[in-house]
Amino acid sequence: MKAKELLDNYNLYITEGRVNILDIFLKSNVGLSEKDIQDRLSKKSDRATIYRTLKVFKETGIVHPVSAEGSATKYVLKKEPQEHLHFKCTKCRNISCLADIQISGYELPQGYKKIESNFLIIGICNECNN
Amino acid sequence: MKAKELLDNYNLYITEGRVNILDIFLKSNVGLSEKDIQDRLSKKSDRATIYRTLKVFKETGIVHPVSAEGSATKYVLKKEPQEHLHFKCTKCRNISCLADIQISGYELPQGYKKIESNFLIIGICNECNN
DNA sequence: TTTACATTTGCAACAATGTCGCAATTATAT
DNA sequence: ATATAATTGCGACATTGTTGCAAATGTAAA
Repeated sequence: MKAKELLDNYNLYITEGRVNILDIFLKSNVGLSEKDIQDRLSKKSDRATIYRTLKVFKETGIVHPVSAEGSATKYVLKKEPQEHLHFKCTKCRNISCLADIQISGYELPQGYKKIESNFLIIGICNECNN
Repeated sequence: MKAKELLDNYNLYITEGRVNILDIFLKSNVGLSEKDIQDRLSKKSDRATIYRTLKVFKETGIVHPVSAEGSATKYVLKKEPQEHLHFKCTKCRNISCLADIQISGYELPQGYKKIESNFLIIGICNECNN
């Protein structure tokens, strides 16, 4: 039910495709690209549709993009609005949210205005580290 | 002379193309993509060559990539090894280094190991802000 | 400075990703 | 149940990433 509610909250048409994709996000704890989603969809859908769904989700703020060097843009469900870290593992290549880690104490130079941020740490994640 | 010295220091073949590209980086204070470089090259060169040059520069550590949502990967000369911010302006679309701003005071969860980081702030830069 | 060898370049191709118009299909509000 | 608004699937094409290979160029050694 969660997915439908969410779509409704964001005033989006509730379609089978969107529900399925949102369900995948709700179950995943790593960032997903268009292809990642296609792979996890039991009922395949069109590339352009996934692309546009992701675009809509991004524009409404359901997810946010985490651009990662070396692969297609990944998206994660937007959690708290606070600034937090994303972690990309060089072994398993997953990108995840380190939502509990916050960044603080920096100030932009005169004249700069922040709209949003994207902090990415690249390294070995706890699961691959051993 | 700077460019040749640099290439030499990194033990790379000193070719006209590499010197020209490195010169462009040395003169630029914003991140550059393959296309950005092509545009600034007085003597055009092959896309694949620029691509591979960028790859070599990245591998040797002369530059580092700053992946930016919505455009091709941009590269900036690698400065100090310290962690610092990159700023992407939504108006002029330039990406630049805020080398004097450092990030500190965060700790990764147990088991995570950092290799490198990529901190990007998106907003309006000082030149577009008025 | 010429030769022999190592590397890089340009070209051609192709894969992956991003993007859009349009007609057919599906959701919503009435 | 219908009219209307929005989404989907398809086809196409643009951009970016990537590689093999032969020709051209850089380097080191003679």
